[in-house]
Amino acid sequence: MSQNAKQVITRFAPSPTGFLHIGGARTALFNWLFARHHGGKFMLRIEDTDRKRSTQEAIDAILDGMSWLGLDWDDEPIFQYSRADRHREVAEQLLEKGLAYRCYATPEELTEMRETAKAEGRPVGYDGRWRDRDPSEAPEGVSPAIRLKAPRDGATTIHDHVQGEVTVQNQELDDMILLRSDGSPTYMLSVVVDDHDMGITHIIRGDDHLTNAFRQKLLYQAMDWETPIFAHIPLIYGPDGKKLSKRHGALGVDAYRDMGYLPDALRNYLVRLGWAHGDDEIFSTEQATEWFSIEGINKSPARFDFDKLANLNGHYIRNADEEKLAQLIKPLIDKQLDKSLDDNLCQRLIAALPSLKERAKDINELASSGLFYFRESPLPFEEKAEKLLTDEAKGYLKDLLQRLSGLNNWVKSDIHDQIAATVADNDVGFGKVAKPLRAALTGLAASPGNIDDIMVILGEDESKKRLEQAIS
RNA sequence: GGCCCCUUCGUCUAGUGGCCUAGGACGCGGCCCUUUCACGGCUGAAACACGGGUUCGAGUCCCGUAGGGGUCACCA
Repeated sequence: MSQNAKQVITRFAPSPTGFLHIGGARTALFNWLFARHHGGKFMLRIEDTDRKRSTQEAIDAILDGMSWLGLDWDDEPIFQYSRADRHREVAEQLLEKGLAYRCYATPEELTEMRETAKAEGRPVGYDGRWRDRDPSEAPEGVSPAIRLKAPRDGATTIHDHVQGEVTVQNQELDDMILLRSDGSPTYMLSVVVDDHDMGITHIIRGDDHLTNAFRQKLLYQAMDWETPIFAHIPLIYGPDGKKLSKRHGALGVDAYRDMGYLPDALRNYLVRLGWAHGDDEIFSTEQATEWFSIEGINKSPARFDFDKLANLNGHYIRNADEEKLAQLIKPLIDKQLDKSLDDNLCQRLIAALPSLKERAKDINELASSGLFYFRESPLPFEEKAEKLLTDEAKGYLKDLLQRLSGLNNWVKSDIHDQIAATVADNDVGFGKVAKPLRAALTGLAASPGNIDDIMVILGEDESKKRLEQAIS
């Protein structure tokens, strides 16, 4: 456990400017796992201070995405914008303590400053021109921004639990803005104040925030607040090693749901991306919670691999409960067939699922693969299947149909015996009968399931009906 | 460009100075199972970026080089 007895509190702090993308989902997952591992709290903070880009739809999408992944948060979500007054209050305190100052530099001045600094190869930050000026020099009618008076020499080091000890010279850090000239707090200020007020003990976030951490640490120090533990995790890259693009999977988790991935599979995949527990590949959320540690997170970035996700998904589908799967795919089947499966067909679906789920890599595939069970005859035939129904084959099927009508019980063993008898009496290989039989029953040359199982699932009437139609 | 970070099979990774003839998983090849398609089992090819050190001994420690990434806003 940790050094002190303090309860672990983590947070996930998305900006509601879009869906919950896959990288954010992993960050949330790590925070969630860490909190649950320590029996602590996992909080949600919506960083909606960018009023123009924040939308209610995005908030809903993020909440939905997290719920779908099974990431439950403690307490009510905190909306950052609603805390602006408190942020301003902290800025004022800093001003009073002499640790912040008013800056009257104009935007034009600042860009010019950056350009010359860049041209001269110096750090491009703010040069501190209002840092020590007397307030009486303030120009008329210009409302100032408030900047932190950051230390100019020395160095700041972060003891990051993923990145290790990282040090940066303070001269690389400029006096960041706390309050804009319109009085609105900046992200840098809001984050620190909120994390402190929420009692966050561990900040686990993408390593694109690493450089922010130095500035934020300066703020914690200025306020004399305890700095939380940082853990900056590497971002996920695309299969080409470049930043994850939409084409490569930088999609919302809802897109993964629509692609037919199970939340368990995605969760399992996401944890293993950049984190490992020995050779374990497939594990439950309970195990992940038990095993998870920040120290186990790799420093190097990981690429997103759809093949591995698909493999994992196949595993979770095979192990999923049939009732649950049926619920997921019924709407998909209804849509594709443009009808609603009745009770009878729903029963058929449940019966078919054990063999269907052995083969599918995703939910959409699962639904499509079983479509033939529910189509109205006459079945649409694919070309390969059509070709299997030669006159010779039809003869075997006619023979089989006759034998089948003598059956008292429509059970697998008896059906199998009749197929075997047909094969034997006609003195042909098994495939000579089985292949056209499959084609007749499914309209396909290849389909999931043993042929006798398919007949049992289809039922006596439907099986015979399809056979008769194929023969004629 | 400045600063910071990263670098083990194609990909995700195990590995914390001798257990490494570098292990597992996905993907790929072969074989087996088989009533198609899958599942499954067995098996094969496949990596310590490069160059210097340190050490009796380096994938593991240090330095450099190369490549990759992040970040440098009155955005978050």
